[in-house]
Amino acid sequence: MDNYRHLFPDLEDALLREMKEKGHILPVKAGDTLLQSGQHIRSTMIVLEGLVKLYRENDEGGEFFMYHLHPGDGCALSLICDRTFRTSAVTAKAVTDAVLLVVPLDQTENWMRQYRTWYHFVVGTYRKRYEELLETIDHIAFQNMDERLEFYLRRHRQALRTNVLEITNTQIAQELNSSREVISRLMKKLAEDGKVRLLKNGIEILKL
Amino acid sequence: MDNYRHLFPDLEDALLREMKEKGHILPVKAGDTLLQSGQHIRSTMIVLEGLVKLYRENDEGGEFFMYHLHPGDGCALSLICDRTFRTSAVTAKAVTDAVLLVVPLDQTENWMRQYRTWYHFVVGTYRKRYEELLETIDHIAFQNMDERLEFYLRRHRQALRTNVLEITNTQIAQELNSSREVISRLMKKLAEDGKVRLLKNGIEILKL
DNA sequence: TGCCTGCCGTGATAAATATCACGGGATAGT
DNA sequence: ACTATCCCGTGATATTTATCACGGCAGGCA
Repeated sequence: MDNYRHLFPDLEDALLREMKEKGHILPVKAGDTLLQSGQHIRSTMIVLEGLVKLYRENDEGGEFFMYHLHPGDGCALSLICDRTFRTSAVTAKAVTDAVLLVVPLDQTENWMRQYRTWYHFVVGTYRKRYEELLETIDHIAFQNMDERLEFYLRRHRQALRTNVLEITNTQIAQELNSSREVISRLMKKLAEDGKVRLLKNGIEILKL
Repeated sequence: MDNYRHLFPDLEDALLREMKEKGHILPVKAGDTLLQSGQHIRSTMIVLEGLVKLYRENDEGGEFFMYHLHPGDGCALSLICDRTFRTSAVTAKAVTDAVLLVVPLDQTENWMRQYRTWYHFVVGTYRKRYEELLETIDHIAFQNMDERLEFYLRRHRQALRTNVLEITNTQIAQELNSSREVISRLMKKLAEDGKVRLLKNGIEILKL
């Protein structure tokens, strides 16, 4: 846990010791599914290393990217979701190999009363996720596919800290709940505008 | 405050007494704007009577309905939003005349550590709003206008507890970020299917 | 009465997106 | 070398939604 001190600059030392003591550390592989709503969840999860994505699924295999969790981010979902979800689901999946800190929920409830900094951490987590959902809503509600695609690319460049995304049009289409052909055509236009360059197995972002 | 005891069956008596003491009661008129993100918010707000709607706005006057707050509901937003919002905004507006309980934020922070039931109330509030946002996302991401319209009508019937909605197509179009003509045609189809009846100045919901 | 104003309905058309159908690489396995 | 698989690009077409243009109806008001 000590190696991760820098991820939580605002948390008290005593709390960090407890996190080390009461939580357990869980390494996961890229592609692993970490949680799915509809399950009953008894522990919360904080990302220590790697990148995790959250997305929404519906019955017909439709998919919809919501947001990423970075090291230091807690999962609002694991506090939030319970049996209420039915036909559709939220899924968390590791994008890269990752390391998680897993803490039982009754533990975190104690911290809430004991440590003011934990309270701020939780409220901050909720706020951030709520904002990201709002931003997502903005984009699907108000914007066309081309703008949404650009936003998607920017977001992913930021999350992965690289200008070269090794990702297929098919995947992008899934996460935006569109179709491969549409993405293909829009991507071509982005390339013509000099905003991206299409590589053999990926996309280089030039200026967005 | 005592008249509102039944709205908060899970809260401790001591907490309720404090709410009465520290909060103040604010009656508002139908149509009043209660908060707008982008403002700095120093107090939270709980609905005691009436109906409040939250919606998203963008620069070009676009609007997008998010969810309703009913008596007993707290406003997650007032805990969440701060200066970060720029170009777009979330607005809370009273649908009917309403009564609010307004509490300074530093007060609620104390309650969080002092009263376990307050903690549950807050977490529950977040969970509910988060779920409603997810549901909203589902609808815009996966469904066509006709289904979204039906959902809109169902939601409003529930919120207003009446089968007769006195609302114009123009308003609905705004809240769904569509256009009057589209709603008009879809509504005609709903009427043909016997799902609604079109009244002089409103809509009667028959079976949805 | 005549004139606004706001809402509605509807046809015609345009724009955005989805879907279908096809062929063409590249890669891995046999 | 042959085949299967996966991804890509692209034309043709369908569907969904938005936009434009028009006229009608009702209420308020000079």
